[in-house]
Amino acid sequence: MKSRQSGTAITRQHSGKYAGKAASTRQAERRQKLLTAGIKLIGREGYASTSIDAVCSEAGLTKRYFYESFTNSEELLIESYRAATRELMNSILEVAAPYRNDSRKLVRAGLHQVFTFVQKHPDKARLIMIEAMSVRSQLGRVYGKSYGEFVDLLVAFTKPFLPDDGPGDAILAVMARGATGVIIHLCQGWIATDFKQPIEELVNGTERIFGGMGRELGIPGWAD
Amino acid sequence: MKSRQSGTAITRQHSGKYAGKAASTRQAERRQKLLTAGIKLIGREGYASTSIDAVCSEAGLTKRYFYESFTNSEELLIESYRAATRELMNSILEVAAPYRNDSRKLVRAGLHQVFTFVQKHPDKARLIMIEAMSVRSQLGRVYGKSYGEFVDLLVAFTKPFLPDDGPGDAILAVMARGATGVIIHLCQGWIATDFKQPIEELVNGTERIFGGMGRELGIPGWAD
DNA sequence: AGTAACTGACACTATGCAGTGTCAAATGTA
DNA sequence: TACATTTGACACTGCATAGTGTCAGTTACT
Repeated sequence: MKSRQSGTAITRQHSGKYAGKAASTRQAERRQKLLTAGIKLIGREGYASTSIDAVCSEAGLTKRYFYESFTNSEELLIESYRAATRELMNSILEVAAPYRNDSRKLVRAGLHQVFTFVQKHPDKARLIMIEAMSVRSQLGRVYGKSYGEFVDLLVAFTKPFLPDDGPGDAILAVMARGATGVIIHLCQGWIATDFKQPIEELVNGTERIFGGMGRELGIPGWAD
Repeated sequence: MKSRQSGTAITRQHSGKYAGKAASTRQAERRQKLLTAGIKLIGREGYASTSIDAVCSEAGLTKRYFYESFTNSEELLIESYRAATRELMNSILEVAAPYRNDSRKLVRAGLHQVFTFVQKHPDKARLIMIEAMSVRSQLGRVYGKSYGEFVDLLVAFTKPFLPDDGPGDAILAVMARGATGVIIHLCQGWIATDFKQPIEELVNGTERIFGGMGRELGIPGWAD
């Protein structure tokens, strides 16, 4: 009935700009706001008790814009997880960079940074280390994949230092995963007890565990 | 209006027995059924997606009896967790008993039993190692308490074997928690990948990590 | 000024679930 | 047989939330 197009060609009367910004820019800004809100709320209250309405409210937007960027709350969870993980990883790489050729210092700097990050960004840490593990669904695969790659990297990095009679790849991978477990588990406990324990104790304890693994594997510089 | 008590004293016409069993017995049986169903469903589908109706259906009972034994679903979760944990602990103690005076064999037997249990009872394992960690709420305190006691025990058990120049209690506690993290984390990954990895590889890898810790601490029998 | 795209507030529908209530049939006791 | 208790099936209410729709007001372009 209501023909919006007259006989002539469609006359463009609006370029898409708004508030001085292109449509795509505004869209990206909204997405980022939602992501930030998602990380904060999911990390603070948990995924299960974070509603889409709450995220929108926190972001200062309405549901309409949520569904513009995500199809459902699970997708927000996955993207929030990705963003937080990337941030943690980058911060580790940054502090570790100066110690490329001193593996002991490298490990210590890396460990210290993990705990520092967790203390500084508890919401992100909870999201990475707690919520991600629990939620079934799509995230399980995302998590498993990025995690597997990380372990492979760790093994590849360690392997050149091993003596010939070292353990096989399978055992090595188990040890790498175990090492990751140490860190994640300690962070979980630390978060749960409101960071009461001094960070140095955590770093020292973890370092000794890693030191033991280095010894056990006969890595030069770690043996006695 | 409707006076059920006549002028005389209330006449007892029913003892409470039913199906040949006392009321308390039947009640306990129902509770057990619900607990079993809860462990199965929470472990399989996750706490968030397990409804009370589903638990009742699985148990072959109706909601009425759910609220007879538990005030809400969280209480079922806590009790399910308690029951599953107790079972795991007992099974470990059982297989470890013969090796009281050979700590290396004891550790190996214990580790082997943990992984065996996980493989044999994936639902219980998921409940203990995944759901319990993720669910906020009351369970957090229950978990934290029983867990803290376990770590204290581990430290107390290890301490007599340490040389005088060993680390302080705080560091030791961190290491004990880290060791627990190794196991839990490896189990989580194993469950998530459907037990593809051979159990022996897991045991061997974990054993080497523990071996490294023993060395690092200078425990006799673990050093080289 | 007039038109089109954009924005925000909010109404609306549908769904799933917790927790409570009702009732008739089954089981036991006197 | 008469009556009390126990049981199971299910109806009912209330609430939170996902996802969609409406509409008036705002901003930009011609």
